[in-house]
Amino acid sequence: MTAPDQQGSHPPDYDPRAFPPFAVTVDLAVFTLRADRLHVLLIRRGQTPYQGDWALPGGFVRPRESAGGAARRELAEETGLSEATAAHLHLEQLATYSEPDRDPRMRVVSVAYTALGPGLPEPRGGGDAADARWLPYGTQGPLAFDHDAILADAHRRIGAKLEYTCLATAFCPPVFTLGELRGVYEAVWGVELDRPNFRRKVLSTPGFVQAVDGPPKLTGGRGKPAALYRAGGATALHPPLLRP
Amino acid sequence: MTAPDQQGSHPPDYDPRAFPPFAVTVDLAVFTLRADRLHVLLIRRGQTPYQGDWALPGGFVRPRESAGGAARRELAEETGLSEATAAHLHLEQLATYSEPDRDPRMRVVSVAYTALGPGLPEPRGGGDAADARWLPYGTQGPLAFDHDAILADAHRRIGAKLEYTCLATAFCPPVFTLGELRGVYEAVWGVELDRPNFRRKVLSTPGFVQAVDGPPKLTGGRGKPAALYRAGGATALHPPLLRP
DNA sequence: GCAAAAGTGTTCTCGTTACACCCATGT
DNA sequence: ACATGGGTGTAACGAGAACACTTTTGC
Repeated sequence: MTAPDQQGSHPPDYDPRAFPPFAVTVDLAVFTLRADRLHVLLIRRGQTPYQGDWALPGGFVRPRESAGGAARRELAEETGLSEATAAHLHLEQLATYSEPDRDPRMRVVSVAYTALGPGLPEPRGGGDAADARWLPYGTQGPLAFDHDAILADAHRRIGAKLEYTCLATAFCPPVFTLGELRGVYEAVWGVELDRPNFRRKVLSTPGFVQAVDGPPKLTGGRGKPAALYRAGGATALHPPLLRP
Repeated sequence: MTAPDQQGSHPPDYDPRAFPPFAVTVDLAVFTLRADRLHVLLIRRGQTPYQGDWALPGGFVRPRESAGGAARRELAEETGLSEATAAHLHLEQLATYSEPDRDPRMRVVSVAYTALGPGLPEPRGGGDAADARWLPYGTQGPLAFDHDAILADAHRRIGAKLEYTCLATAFCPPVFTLGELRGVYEAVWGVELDRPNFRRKVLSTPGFVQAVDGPPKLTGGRGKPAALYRAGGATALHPPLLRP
């Protein structure tokens, strides 16, 4: 139940002091692809505890705001992206972290979110962070609080969802090539995929991608120009695209 | 970050009144199999709001307790099971629900958990609930608060995890037959599976189940006695066991 | 004997894999 | 010319689906 009635008896008019108060925050694991590598957005802490350490961006949930709303707001604030751009990023709830001593100052329960976007710009230190930067995933040292565990959970979740959902398109711009889409899988999974087979698999899954009608082509550097696609309407992959 | 430093400036010694206080609760979607049907544990509310309506069991997270700890404690209290029995139930975090008005009385953020167990006994109204009962999943009317959404999310999550994890064994007693295991899939998915193919699939997945050495056999009613198995060490299914 | 559930075998089909090969572009 | 990446073709393999059939129990 929600706000259960303690010990089965209390006055019908609720007393707000009868429950233990918590601070509720959101933490963001924001991923993007830069130069074919998976990057994470991290900020450097300006205050104790963990002063000078890297941490995930995040912030308090406001009194009249849902956790998801707070996550989207912080996403815009701390990445320095326009509200419009941040509104397009894929955002999904990861898990909630609530160990009593995860923050030495006070009791904080944090709802972690994962955000994905294509080639996001360098963050401008918009929020309270002393420094904000994209770091290649795996190169970051130990993070503040329990953020190492959160980040590892986020990466695991993304890798798993690539298998059985269309999540990969969230890493791509509105129009993309199959090579870019394959690059998402390769960067997140850290493996190489067979190009012809990947192509067939994607095209044979109804609704995964949708060919852009006017068949203009484009080059990623050199090589044959590639056909362009847009994300399809599907959300799940049946059958899944399993990791090698 | 965790407990971020608001607007980048405040005294180093933290003021606990500087953050908006929330109540944090856990809600439990507890599933079991009774007579080959999926059942959910529901309680009838004794107080307003939603007095007399069915709701998910749950309760407050205590000041020095993690959400997972609170979930396990409430599981034991509200199901009337012994602490030892409740400790064996599979418990995993589902998601966190935080819409500002989900509880009309106050601001409550609830971390929802899913619990699974084999043929659990009839609940004894151990906690604060006016009534607690197993209801066949799908037969319950509208629940209090946002519990319909939580329950639907829990069912969807379980159905999905059956595909690519060994979760089904959590619905079975320590030793079980392949017929019982198949019954889990059929009850949760609401479909019939081909017995021979199911058997081959399960036995060919290393670590899913483990034959009980002394080959005693047992009957589920009438029919040929079935071989017994125990849950294996594996946690993931590669390749997955996809829904028809 | 009959119903019911366990267990074995077989065939067909479809998806995946591992290649070889051609195409179009930049340097 | 050659390197690079896009795109097509194909044969072999393996997992899953569908279904027939035998075995062992209770009634």
